[in-house]
Amino acid sequence: MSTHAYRLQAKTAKALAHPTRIAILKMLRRGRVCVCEMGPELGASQANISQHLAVLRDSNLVTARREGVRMIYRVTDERVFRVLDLMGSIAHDQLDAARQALAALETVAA
Amino acid sequence: MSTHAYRLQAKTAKALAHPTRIAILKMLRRGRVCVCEMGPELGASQANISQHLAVLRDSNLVTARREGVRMIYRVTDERVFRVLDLMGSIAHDQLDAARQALAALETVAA
DNA sequence: TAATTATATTCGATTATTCTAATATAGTTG
DNA sequence: CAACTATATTAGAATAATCGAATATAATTA
Repeated sequence: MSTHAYRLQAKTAKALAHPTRIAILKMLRRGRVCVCEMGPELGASQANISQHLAVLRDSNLVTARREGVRMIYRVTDERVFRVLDLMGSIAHDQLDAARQALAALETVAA
Repeated sequence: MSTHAYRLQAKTAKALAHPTRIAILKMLRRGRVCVCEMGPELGASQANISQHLAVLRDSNLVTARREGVRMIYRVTDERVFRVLDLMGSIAHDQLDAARQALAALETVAA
């Protein structure tokens, strides 16, 4: 209905619209994760990871808590994982369909 | 897992990351929809709607079929609606929580 | 085939994202 | 408090997304 609701939904989608942020969320499936664990696994610079975390925070998809020197992140709402799973299977099936279409064409061409 | 899979997921998310495209998808819940119906409802220019439809096509979220002069669009995979619903309720609950937090603060301040 | 209708594409300006490098902050330890 | 560790923020350049205006294409009708 309201344009306003769409803007909010779009903001959520935008927060999910980067491979690094998806990788971060995937790490957060395990539960609470320290930023210090992310660097090695994500293969991005410290600053860059921090920036992506800021985007996720700004969209309220994650929250941070300080523990001593460390920052611990977790997702705000576990349903974000369902969103990711759905997007993953949609994308997967798209690839599958494309591959089959290609194979069919190749068979005809041969 | 693979960076590649994340890119594909991110592309899907990016396609959802605009209020007009969300509004288009919402129209497509009804089933097949002609572009000619979209203009009035979306309040965007013809060219702009066409551009947004191109983004949705490019991400394989919708497919188009010509019927005479008209173009009829439909979603490729109905699961996209579940993604939208989830994002909608996540966003909704975020608002709700924020409102309650504000109300609590105002009570204390009064 | 010319005119008309419906939609798509291209161009260029504007704005938003993303990244790297440098710097700042906050807690901890000697 | 000085040095250190972990993280965040800022600045600026590069890239990408968005939009309006103009133009192109494809089907239809006169």
